[in-house]
Amino acid sequence: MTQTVLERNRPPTARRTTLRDVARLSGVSDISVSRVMRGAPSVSAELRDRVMAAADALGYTPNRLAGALKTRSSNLVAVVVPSIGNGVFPEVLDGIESVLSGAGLQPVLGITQYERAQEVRVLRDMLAWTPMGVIMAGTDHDPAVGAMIAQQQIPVVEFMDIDQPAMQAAVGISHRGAAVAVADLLAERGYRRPGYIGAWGEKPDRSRARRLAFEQRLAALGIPLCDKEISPAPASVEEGGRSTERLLARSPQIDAIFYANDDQALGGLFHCQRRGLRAPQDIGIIGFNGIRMGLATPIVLSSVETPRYQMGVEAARLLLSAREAPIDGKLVDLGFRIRLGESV
Amino acid sequence: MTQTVLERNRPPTARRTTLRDVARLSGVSDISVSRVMRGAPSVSAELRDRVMAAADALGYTPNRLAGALKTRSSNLVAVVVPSIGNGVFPEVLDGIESVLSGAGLQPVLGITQYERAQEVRVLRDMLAWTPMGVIMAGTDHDPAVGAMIAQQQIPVVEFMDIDQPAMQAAVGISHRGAAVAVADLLAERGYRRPGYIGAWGEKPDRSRARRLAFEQRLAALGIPLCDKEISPAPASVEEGGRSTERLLARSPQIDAIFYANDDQALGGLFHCQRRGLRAPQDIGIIGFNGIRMGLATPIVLSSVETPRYQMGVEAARLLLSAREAPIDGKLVDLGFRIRLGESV
DNA sequence: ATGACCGATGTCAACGTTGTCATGGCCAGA
DNA sequence: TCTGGCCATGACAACGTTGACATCGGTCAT
Repeated sequence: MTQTVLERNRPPTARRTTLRDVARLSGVSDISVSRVMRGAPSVSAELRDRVMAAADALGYTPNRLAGALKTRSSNLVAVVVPSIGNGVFPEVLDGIESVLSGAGLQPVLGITQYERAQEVRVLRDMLAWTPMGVIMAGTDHDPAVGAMIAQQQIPVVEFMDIDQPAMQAAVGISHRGAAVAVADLLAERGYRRPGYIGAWGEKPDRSRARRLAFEQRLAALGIPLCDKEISPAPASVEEGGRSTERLLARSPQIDAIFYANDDQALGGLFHCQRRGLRAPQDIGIIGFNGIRMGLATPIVLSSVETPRYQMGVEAARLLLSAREAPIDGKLVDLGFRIRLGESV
Repeated sequence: MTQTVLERNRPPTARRTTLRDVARLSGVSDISVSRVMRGAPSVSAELRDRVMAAADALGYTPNRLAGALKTRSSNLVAVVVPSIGNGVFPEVLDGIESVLSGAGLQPVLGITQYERAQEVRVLRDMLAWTPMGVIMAGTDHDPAVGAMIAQQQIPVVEFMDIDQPAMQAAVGISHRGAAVAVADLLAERGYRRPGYIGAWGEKPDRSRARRLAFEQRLAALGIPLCDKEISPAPASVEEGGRSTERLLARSPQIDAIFYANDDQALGGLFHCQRRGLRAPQDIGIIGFNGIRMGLATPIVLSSVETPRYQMGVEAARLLLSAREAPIDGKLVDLGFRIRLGESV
């Protein structure tokens, strides 16, 4: 599909120094060099030193392409996320990376832009490198995704959401649970005309699931959702302000808003401040994710704190554990925490 | 006893379907399958269809390990950044990724935590995969970095800073130029007792260079820097607030602060608001990077807007262009823009 | 008609490494 | 002294793919 037609970067002129060069220089066999470089057992100290000296002299770097091809295993891990420019994923990635690099694994990055087709394409390209595993966001994928991964018989860990069934294992929180908690909180605080604001056209299925759970709980509590505003644009502070303006223009009676994320919520909070609407008295504002920025604002943003870094850490750990025992069916609920803040 | 200590991911039991399997099923030679899969020319439509059918039937995915080994070239690009959890790099990465994926290239991610030793380690691991090129942040590296890259004879693009000489090519802005512009602005606005706040222990050399240029320009303008506060911690809104508190406690006469980044600047702005200090009257606040959040705050944050996404895009493009012509000596100045905002 | 040429397809070896098995020396226990 | 076993090292082939070159019809300008 995304075949690169005859990519030739440069004429393969200069041959890189190989294991054989090191072997010749140090007067040992290829395999001995291989053993030394890998730190394999059964190598005498004398031979090791000799080989190391030669390797250093030549500036030798093993070619993992060849090694991985022969052993049929690599230290590559495919990491697939919807976006990276803003939002939660950089923090998750940070957690993933810290664990992987500690274990000598290399993350290869794929970005889907919340497009299922793109996800399939990206994953196909990555699987061609025979990664030892896959870590991907969300649990809602094209059927082809599962098929491709099954073909390779490698472990997959999905992160974000644990409400939906996972291919093998998942790490995250219950988005539905969080929505219920927020609905309860708003009701308890006396809000009776709640609204909702989302973004990205609700492409991440979990955000839709979360909103639906929110609506359902509100209905059950007898205070149905007044109105909602789902922007097709990516989530951002500015968009949050604009969405809030639109929502309140349409339904001025709204007395509280649950946002799909904190960027939008802060945009909403700032928008209200500019309009002279006081939170929490005139309007309650609660976001999702619990970004640190919200703790420092003059009015501390109420939000659902999600363990993003930790999610990355646990996802990577779970993947690593698959080397010892199968992970099928494992579900790690990291839990969320409602940050009461001052805006609700 | 006969167990090797070598960590093995999984017993290489199941052989993945290879090009040969496809060849057998479709009754053609290996090389023909190879040609079809790569979209190489000189293949009849009839043969192509037959092969594709077989490939689909078997769920065949080419093994790039083998391909790259044979051709001595890969579509991997090593991307090395200091951090990813917060700050500017996710946005740069986003730009890089968008261009690379459009060109069929795969980014492999390495994170250095602002540690030179870590940078060397990370890069070594990545080079073992024979990437077609390297994109890395900053121009200040361990000598080993240059040596390793020279060994492989692959292109490198450094991004962020164009004040320092690059290994081959660089994309970014002049941090010193930005510092001078800020000093001039503060002077022009009548601030006479400026302070400075930084983070990360000034590990990124460019931030130190920027501060030094700032101090130098101020001195030349006859309004020397009053005081500075460099936190060893990573930059964050909270840390920005704390640093501001410390700085002002120590030097209450300060009437303007230049921050090393917007997260800290926003923290400072919020801190001052809580303390009843009005910006820009009581204190001028100006950040660096121009994050969007600063545009939405009740008091629009003054800042130096840096083209982060664009920087990633241009860095990746420059790397791609190296396939056609050498990039040595190329320097792309993307320029900055002072956002006047309301806090200065 | 004819040789040059081109397109379609195939054969073979090699990319750089490592798994497997073989070899020879050495030592402990019988 | 002999034997079995372990250790250090080596020879060889194979991982899955593709570049180089060969082959075989057929086309075309002469």
